[in-house]
Amino acid sequence: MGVQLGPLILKKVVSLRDLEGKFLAVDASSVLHQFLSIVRCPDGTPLMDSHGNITSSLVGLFYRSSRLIFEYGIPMAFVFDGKRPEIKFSWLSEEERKERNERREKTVREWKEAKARGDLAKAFSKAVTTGKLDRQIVSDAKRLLDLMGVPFVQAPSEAEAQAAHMASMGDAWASNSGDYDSLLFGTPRMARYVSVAGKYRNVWLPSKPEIIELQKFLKALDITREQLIDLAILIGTDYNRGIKGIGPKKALFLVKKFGTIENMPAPISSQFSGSLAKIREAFLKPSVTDSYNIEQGSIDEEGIIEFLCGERDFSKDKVLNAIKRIRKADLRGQQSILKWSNGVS
DNA sequence: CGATGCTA
DNA sequence: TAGCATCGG
Repeated sequence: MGVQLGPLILKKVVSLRDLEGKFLAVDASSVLHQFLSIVRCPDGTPLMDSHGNITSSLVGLFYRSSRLIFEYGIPMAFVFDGKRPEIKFSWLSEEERKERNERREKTVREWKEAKARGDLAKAFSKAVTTGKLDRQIVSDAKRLLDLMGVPFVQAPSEAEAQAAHMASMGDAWASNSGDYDSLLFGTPRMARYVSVAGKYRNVWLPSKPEIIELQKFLKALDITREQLIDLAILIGTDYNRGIKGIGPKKALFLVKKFGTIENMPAPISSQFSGSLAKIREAFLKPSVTDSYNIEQGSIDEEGIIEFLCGERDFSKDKVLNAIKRIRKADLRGQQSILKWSNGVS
């Protein structure tokens, strides 16, 4: 989900080459979800091994992270979600939860129906929203990262909060997620669209990563981080229901005019009935840890082949090819990682 | 999404 | 070999 700050965002479009040596703390679920939705057969079926384990996310993770880390020299650590904060989606009514479940089941039915009558385009478009990250997908991803020597961090709670913390501590140059929530968690800098290629108007072009700097963004809007959080609360976040009829533009106007939600006219300020402190705290003081290791380890080539080809039915030719590319680029990658750890970036 | 194959 | 099509698991 995530907060809808799109129309207000101040971003800088860069190229992958500009990210060389810049350590990224990556929100793993954001990345895995993306692969799970898009890497599918034309009829919308996800890629699977012969035992029915979903491999869409593994395919994406393997080819993308190996290229970004070793060929583009962008060091990264993947951050995994821990315990869901109690407040997250706690504001949804039973009825709304039921509606959400029913809508999801309906989409699955529509996918199956479209598939059955051979309407591939419809089937694919329905399928993309049905993916769910289960235990198996997450543990497979962690296992692959381990084999690639790519560090991962287990967040105590929200991965985005942990990634933001790592960037605040200076251990990462930026956090990387698709959601703007990272800004609410106080990441000083975030990157979006860090991929090898992207589709624009049906054609594939080299990806255009976007960088958002929190301080510049706040300065452009002329508000504080606390006000940005109030602005988000008005629009709606994972931690609270937004106010009907208030979008990014109106929310910005209100925050600038009244400063805080408490100072806004009663029809607005009364909507939150004493829950404001908790919502704000969830963004301002999220549960994070300082014990993490973000050293790039060594690559277990045999292990990768045994896992991907032996257990998950990947083609050996393709995996060997990727490993060959990694080997060729490894020196450059190691230099970039060294460059980061020496503080040159 | 990213890799590879096919075509001109 | 660039540009488009389609596999992949």
